[in-house]
Amino acid sequence: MGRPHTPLLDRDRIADAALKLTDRRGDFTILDLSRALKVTPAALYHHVHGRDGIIALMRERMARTVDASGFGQLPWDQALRQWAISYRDTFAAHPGAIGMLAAEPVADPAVHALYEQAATALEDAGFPRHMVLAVITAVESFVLGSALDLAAPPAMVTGIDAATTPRLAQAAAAAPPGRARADQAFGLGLDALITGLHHQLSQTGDNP
Amino acid sequence: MGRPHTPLLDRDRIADAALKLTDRRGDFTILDLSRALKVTPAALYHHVHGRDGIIALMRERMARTVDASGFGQLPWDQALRQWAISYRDTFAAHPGAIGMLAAEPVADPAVHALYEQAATALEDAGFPRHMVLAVITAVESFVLGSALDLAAPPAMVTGIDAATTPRLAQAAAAAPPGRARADQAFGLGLDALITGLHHQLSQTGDNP
DNA sequence: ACCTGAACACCGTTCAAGT
DNA sequence: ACCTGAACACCGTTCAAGT
Repeated sequence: MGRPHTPLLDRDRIADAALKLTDRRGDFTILDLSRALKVTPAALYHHVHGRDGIIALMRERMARTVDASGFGQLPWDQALRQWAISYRDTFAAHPGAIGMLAAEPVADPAVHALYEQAATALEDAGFPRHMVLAVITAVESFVLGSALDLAAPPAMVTGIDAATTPRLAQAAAAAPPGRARADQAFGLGLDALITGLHHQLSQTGDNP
Repeated sequence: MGRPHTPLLDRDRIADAALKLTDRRGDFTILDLSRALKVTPAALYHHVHGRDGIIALMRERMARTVDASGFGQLPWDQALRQWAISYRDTFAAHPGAIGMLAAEPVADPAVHALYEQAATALEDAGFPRHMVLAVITAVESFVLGSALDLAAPPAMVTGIDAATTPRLAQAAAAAPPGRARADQAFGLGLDALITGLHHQLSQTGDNP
């Protein structure tokens, strides 16, 4: 009882346990979390700003695993591609958590630093200044949407009735199975998006 | 007390009120909803499968406002574009509800019918059968991600420190303000995506 | 069939007390 | 500073009773 000689909790342990719980059930409860950490629910509130604070912590933790090292080192399109793939991979590693984490953006200094690098790379590549944010946003939107698709495939691919929707049924039969379906859609979309961005860049006319 | 002569509730009224509440607060409570409908919380359960059932109802209702009439009438790229824009507009009309609704797909016969038309149009346009689902999914993912961007703009655009991230600050200053920022990103991304899909179609070599 | 009133299990959060 | 035990307000859901 009372304060322990060595602290039982810290923010990292809390975020870890919450992520693990959410991976399994798609959600987490303060009570379950406290049980997993062998602690009273009230103990958590000495380290974290409530349940929302824990979710924010999970987001920050995941954001830090995204590889954005390509910006400034690789050509803009390769860097953008690498970032998008790593971004989605991060979500793919925690499918159960996607629904809870994807809906809101991360607020983290490290994320701002990443955007700085990305903005610099895109402007240096010749994208006009007023388009830079839009390019980054478009790619990020596609990544987030693809993460949702990974977590909860659309009605399109489940419960198809071959009698009423034969062409859809054929298309579904021809598509790769399981996880490969989402991977194919992401790869195809990312290719298209970057090809299209290339095209737009070549039309602005002020690239070096 | 007891059963009223004329029913006080129906599924449409419930979905409407829930959508209105969620628009305002980003969420809704069974108690608040029952108050808005001037009914006891328990009354709702005679019409709807709990809170999740109400959310599903909201999704179906919104899905029905999406205009997919272009498939089979317009060229595939124009139809796809019209669908994507209408899809996003539907979310844009209920910004507060996006976070709650976008995370999971709609399960509705009408949605299957739409996919049937889209799959038919894309295959007829020359897309190989195994790619059809991926094309639709890629566009849908982009729309869903763009809806999230509409509801909760990324850290990129809020709380930028010009001292530590000057290029990002410049890019943000050059971007359109408010809602126009999200619109620009969506438009740019949709253009790029469709340009890229055109490119991929021309490379498959079996288009008519 | 459709509503009310009362009850239930569960949830996140607060706070005094203890070391 | 960091944890426990107890308490609190709130939530979704169930169900017998009433017409």
